[in-house]
Amino acid sequence: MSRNPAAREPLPSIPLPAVKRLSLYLREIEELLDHGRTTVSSKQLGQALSLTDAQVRKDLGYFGQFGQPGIGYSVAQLAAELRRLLGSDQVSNVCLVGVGNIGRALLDHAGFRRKGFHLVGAFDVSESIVGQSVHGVTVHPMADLPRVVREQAVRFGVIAVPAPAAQSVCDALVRAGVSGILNFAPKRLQVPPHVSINSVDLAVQLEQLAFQVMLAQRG
Amino acid sequence: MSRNPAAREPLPSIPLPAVKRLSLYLREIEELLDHGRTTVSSKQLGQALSLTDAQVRKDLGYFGQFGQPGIGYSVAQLAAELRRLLGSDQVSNVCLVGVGNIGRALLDHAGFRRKGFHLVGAFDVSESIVGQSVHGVTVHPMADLPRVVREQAVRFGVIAVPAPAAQSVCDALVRAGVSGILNFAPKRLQVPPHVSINSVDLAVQLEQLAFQVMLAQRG
DNA sequence: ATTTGTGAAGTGTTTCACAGCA
DNA sequence: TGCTGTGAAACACTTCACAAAT
Repeated sequence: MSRNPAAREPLPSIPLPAVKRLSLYLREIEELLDHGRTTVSSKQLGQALSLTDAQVRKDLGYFGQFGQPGIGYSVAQLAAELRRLLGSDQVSNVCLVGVGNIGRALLDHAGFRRKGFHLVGAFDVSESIVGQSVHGVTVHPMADLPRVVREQAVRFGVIAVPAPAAQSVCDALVRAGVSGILNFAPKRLQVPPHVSINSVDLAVQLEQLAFQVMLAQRG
Repeated sequence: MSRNPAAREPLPSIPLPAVKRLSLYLREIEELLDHGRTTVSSKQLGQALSLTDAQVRKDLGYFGQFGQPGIGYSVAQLAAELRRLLGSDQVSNVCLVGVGNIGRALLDHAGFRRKGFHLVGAFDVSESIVGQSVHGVTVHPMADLPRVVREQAVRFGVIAVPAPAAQSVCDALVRAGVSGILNFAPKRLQVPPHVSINSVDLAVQLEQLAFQVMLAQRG
């Protein structure tokens, strides 16, 4: 039924920007859900996210037909569909490498748990911190990484170490068998094709903001 | 001279993705500079950033003609040009609102200072932390925001408060007169057109990574 | 009347391919 | 030869606009 080319989900290659917006739709939908809203139109969703209504319909259309003409989208149904698509309806185990300032903040970040990520272990090279429990998570020596990843079925690794150490930590996570890496070190990392990576450079974010301001004022 | 359409910089509207890559070019170039490299080709730069050589040349071409045929780009010259373009050759003052886990990490983040950002003040609603000095930065009550922004010529505000408080903090920063806002709260913020904004949702980053992994494994 | 879902059109970005220079 | 700078072509993404559904 319908003109889906295959039984399983997203064969017709979906624009990457659309994929990235999916999380933002879910974030907005969950807020509507908390506020007791039952339906929402593409126009309203678009306004909340600074997108056009057509964009919202196209994006959601890549993943299924969730709306009702004349009515809009059911908030509850859309929340469920997006959670299923994004996998946040099931818990994934995550480990952290680097228990410095950023690492510590991430260990206590409520948003991770809310989205189905469970931080099951932290790692650091500093002997003075190994063995401690930070925000309820035990800090292991780096040598334990393979064992913990195996025993706890860790799917994702978060890198929060200084730039010079980042690539070797990345390699260690890949060898240990994680499927994805979230990198906060200010360094481009090389990973094999079967591992996905997402990098966030905090200072670059500020720099890009400053440049946007400059363009807005001069340009 | 040359075919620049005007005396001042970037009139011919530059693709936003190109603008965002500029910081990444600078990060890479600075590493080459540290390693003593004197020249680099578009191909080499591209490989380091997972871009094509043509992309690198196009991007840099939007801002000037920095290369030499047959040779490549002078690392030192390109570093200087990029720093000038991005404004990291001059210091900008920044303030932080929200001294929780993430806020604390940002106050001690070396990357900001290195890129010419100077954190001159922090703000929080919690009376127990106001008046303290965290990583060398004084924590003020929210009421002092307008005065500090004015007296210290603060250009950028960083938001690291819980989502429900984010919009009102954002409004306060705009009223105080900042030009740009970097938002870490998991919430879409509305700003007037003369203010630029850049948002980073840490949990969304992990969620997007998880989705990429899923697409790579199924799709 | 309102709103979805979606081909077609329009816009934006990347890649190609090559002239020109070192 | 090796490499840049850049129009032209290719590709990707967004917006338009309207038939179909309620």
